[in-house]
Amino acid sequence: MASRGVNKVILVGNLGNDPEIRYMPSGGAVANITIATSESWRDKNTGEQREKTEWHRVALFGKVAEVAGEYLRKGSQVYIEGQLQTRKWQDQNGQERYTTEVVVQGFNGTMQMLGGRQGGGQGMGAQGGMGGGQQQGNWGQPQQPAAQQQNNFAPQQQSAPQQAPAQQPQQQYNEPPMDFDDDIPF
Amino acid sequence: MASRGVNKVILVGNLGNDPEIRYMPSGGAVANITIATSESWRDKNTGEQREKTEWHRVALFGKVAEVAGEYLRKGSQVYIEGQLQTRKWQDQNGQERYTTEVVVQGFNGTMQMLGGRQGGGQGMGAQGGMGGGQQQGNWGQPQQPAAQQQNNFAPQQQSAPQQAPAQQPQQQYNEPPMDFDDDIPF
Amino acid sequence: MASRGVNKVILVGNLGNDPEIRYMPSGGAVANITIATSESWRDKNTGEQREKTEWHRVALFGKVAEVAGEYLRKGSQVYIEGQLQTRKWQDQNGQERYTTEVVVQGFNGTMQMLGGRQGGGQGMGAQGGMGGGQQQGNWGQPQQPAAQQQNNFAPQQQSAPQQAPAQQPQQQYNEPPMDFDDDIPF
Amino acid sequence: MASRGVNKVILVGNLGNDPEIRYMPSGGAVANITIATSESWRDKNTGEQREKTEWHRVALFGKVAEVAGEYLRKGSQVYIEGQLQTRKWQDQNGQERYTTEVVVQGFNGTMQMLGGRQGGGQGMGAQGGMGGGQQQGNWGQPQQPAAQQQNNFAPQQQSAPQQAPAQQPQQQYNEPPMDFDDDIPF
DNA sequence: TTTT
DNA sequence: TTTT
Repeated sequence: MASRGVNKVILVGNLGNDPEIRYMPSGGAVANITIATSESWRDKNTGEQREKTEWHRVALFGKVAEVAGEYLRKGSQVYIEGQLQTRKWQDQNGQERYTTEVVVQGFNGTMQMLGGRQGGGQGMGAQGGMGGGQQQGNWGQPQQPAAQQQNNFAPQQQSAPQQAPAQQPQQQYNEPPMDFDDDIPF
Repeated sequence: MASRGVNKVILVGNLGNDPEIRYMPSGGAVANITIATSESWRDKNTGEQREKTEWHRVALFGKVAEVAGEYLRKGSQVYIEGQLQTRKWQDQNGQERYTTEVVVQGFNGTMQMLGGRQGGGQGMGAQGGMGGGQQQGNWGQPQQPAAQQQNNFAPQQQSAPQQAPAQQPQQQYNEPPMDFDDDIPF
Repeated sequence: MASRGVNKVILVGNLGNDPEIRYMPSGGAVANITIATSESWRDKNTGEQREKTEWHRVALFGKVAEVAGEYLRKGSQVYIEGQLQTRKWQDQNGQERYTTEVVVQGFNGTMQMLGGRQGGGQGMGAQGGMGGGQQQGNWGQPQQPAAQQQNNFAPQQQSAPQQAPAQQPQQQYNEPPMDFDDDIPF
Repeated sequence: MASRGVNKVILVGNLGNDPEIRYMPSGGAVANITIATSESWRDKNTGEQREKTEWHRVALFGKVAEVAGEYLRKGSQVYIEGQLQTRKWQDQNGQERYTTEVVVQGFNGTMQMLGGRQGGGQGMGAQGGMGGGQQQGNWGQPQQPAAQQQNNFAPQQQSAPQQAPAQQPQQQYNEPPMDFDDDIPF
C-alpha cells in the first residue's frame, strides 16, 4: 500500500492466443495473455482506409490468473485494469533488455470477461488477489516445457507490493490445460 | 468482491471546502468533500471565452477518510478514483430524492494528494480501506455541526459492499515468477 | 478547449432499456441510456450472498448518439467513457432538483459496443464527435413519444463546452435538448 | 477514427528530467518525458519498509508537446492520459528491439500540470492535438543536442494514426486563477 | 430496467 | 532520473 502517484492501464480487446499459465513455487498462478486493440482511420494523404493493431502483453497474478486460465481463450474479449511495469532481463547474448507489461495483481487490477461468446468464457468477472489456495502446480512443472526451455533468461522477479487477500476464499478454480498456438502477433 | 461490469470515476480537481468528517457507530470514518473540475472554451457563436465548473460530491470511507480529514483543506488539489453511487433519501416534505456521489471505499478507490502547497496537505497518498482502528468518535459527534444541521434529511446509510478489512497479512508474493516468454519481441 | 482538472467516468455494463433518441433543433442527436453495473459479495454478518446493482444515466451526443440509437438495445453490453455532469431542473412543484449523468460528447468520450450478441449490434466502436450527418429526425419527432409526454419538467439545458469540431463543422450543440426521462428515479 | 477496443493509460507522477523537445519535418512538436510513480509497502518477511519506483516513457505530440516543453521541468508533477504503444527499432548491432511508451496525441490524450510549485509550470492543462502551426523548428534542430547524440539509434518515426488536426490553433494558456468560495450547487 |  |  501507499503509493505516490497513479499508474493505471485500462484495456478492452481480444486475446491473440490462449492464456499461458504457470505456477510459482508458492503455488500462486501467473497467466500471460496478449491483447489486441486497434484503430482505423482514413489516411489524410492517400484517402485510403487504414488500420493499426496494437498488441499488449498482460501478466495476471493469483486468483485472477486462475480465472483467466480457466475461462479465457484466443479471441476472448476482456476488460483489463492493471499497472504498467517494465522489467529488465538478459537476452541470449547477455544484453540487457526491457519488457513493459500490464500487470494485474491484487487489488490494483481487475479482469472482466466481456460478451460471452468469443472464447468459451462467459460473463465472469474477477478481481486480482493471491487468494490462492489449492497448490496444484509448481515452479518445477511448467505446462509448456518446450517454450520454457528457450527463455530461462528472463528473470522477472515479481516483487511488487501486495494487497490484502481479502478473506474471500471459497471459489473453485480448476487448473486449465494449456495450449499454445503462437502465430503470435509479435 | 466479484463485480459484473465496471464502475469507475477519476477526478482531479480542487476542494471547494474543508472536508466534513463524521464517524459511523462502528467507528469508521466518513469524509465528504466537493471537488471542482472546469473546462473553458471559446463560444462558437459569440466568440467569447467561457468557463464551466462542475462540482462533484465525493464520499470517502475508512482510512482514506481519516487521511482526507487530516490533510485536505479547501483548495487542496486531489486525485480521486472511486465509484458512482446514487442513493435515495427523503427531503423535508417526505419526497424521495436522489443524490449521486463518487464513493471512495476499500480497494475500489484511491485518493492522492497533489501538489503539496494548496491546503496544508503534502504528498500523501492513501488507498481506501475500512481498516479503521482508532475509534475516535461516532456518528453523533460530527466535526462540522453547523453544516450538519441543515441537511439531516440526507440519510446516507452507506450499505455498499465492504472490501476486506485490509489487515493484509500472510500472503507470499515476493516470488520470482519466471521466464515469461522467449525471445520476446518486447 | 482547456480543462483544469480531470473529470472522467468509465463504465462497462448492460443497458436496462432500449436507447431513447431525440434530436435537437440543429439536428444533432441525443441518446439516453441507462447502464447497470453490479457487485456481489458475501455478507460478513449473515454469511449470505448479496448483490447490488447500480444504475447509471448516460447521455450521448452527436454521432455516438446515432450509433447508440442504431445498434444498442436493451441488454446490450457497452463500454462508456464520459464525464460527470450534474444539471439542475425544476420538478412539478417548482422545486429545484439535480440529476447527475455521464455525458459522452465530442472528444471527451467514447462508446464501444461489447460482445456482439446481446443487442443486435456487433463490434462497433464510436468516438463522440460533432460529425452529424444524416438529419434523420428532429426535435419534434421523437422516437419514443410515450416516454416523452410524461416528463416535460426536466429542462436539461445541455450547455457543456464543445470540443473543436475537428473538420466536421456545421453541427449546433448548444441547444437545450429536453425532457429526458420521466419521473426519473434520479 | 474508429477504434475497436480501448487502450488507455493514466499516470500521475513526477518528471525525472526536463522534457526533450524535437520537431518533425512537418513542424509538429514531439516531447519526451519520463515519469516516476512509486509504491511503498512493508515487506511481509523482513518487516522493513520497501519502495519501488516505476519509470514511464511518455511521448507527447503536437500542441501538448509544446506546452510540455514550455512548462514542464524535472520534478514537475503531471497527470497524463494516453495510449500504450510499442514501437520497433534497431539497436547498434542491427538487432530488433521494442520500446513501449505512453503516447499522448490528438484527442486520445491529455496532460495536466499539477500542483504548481515543482517545475515552474502552474495549473496548465492541455489536450493533445496535432494542431501544429508555428513551424518554429525542425527535426534537425533539437533543443537537447547532448541527449540526442547518445540515442540516434532509436528511430522514433511516429507513424500512428493522426487525429483530426482540429484547427483549434493558438489557444491561450494563461490560467484563470481559481477561487473556491462556495456558490456550490449543492 | 440489465446481466450472470 | 522524480517525489515524499
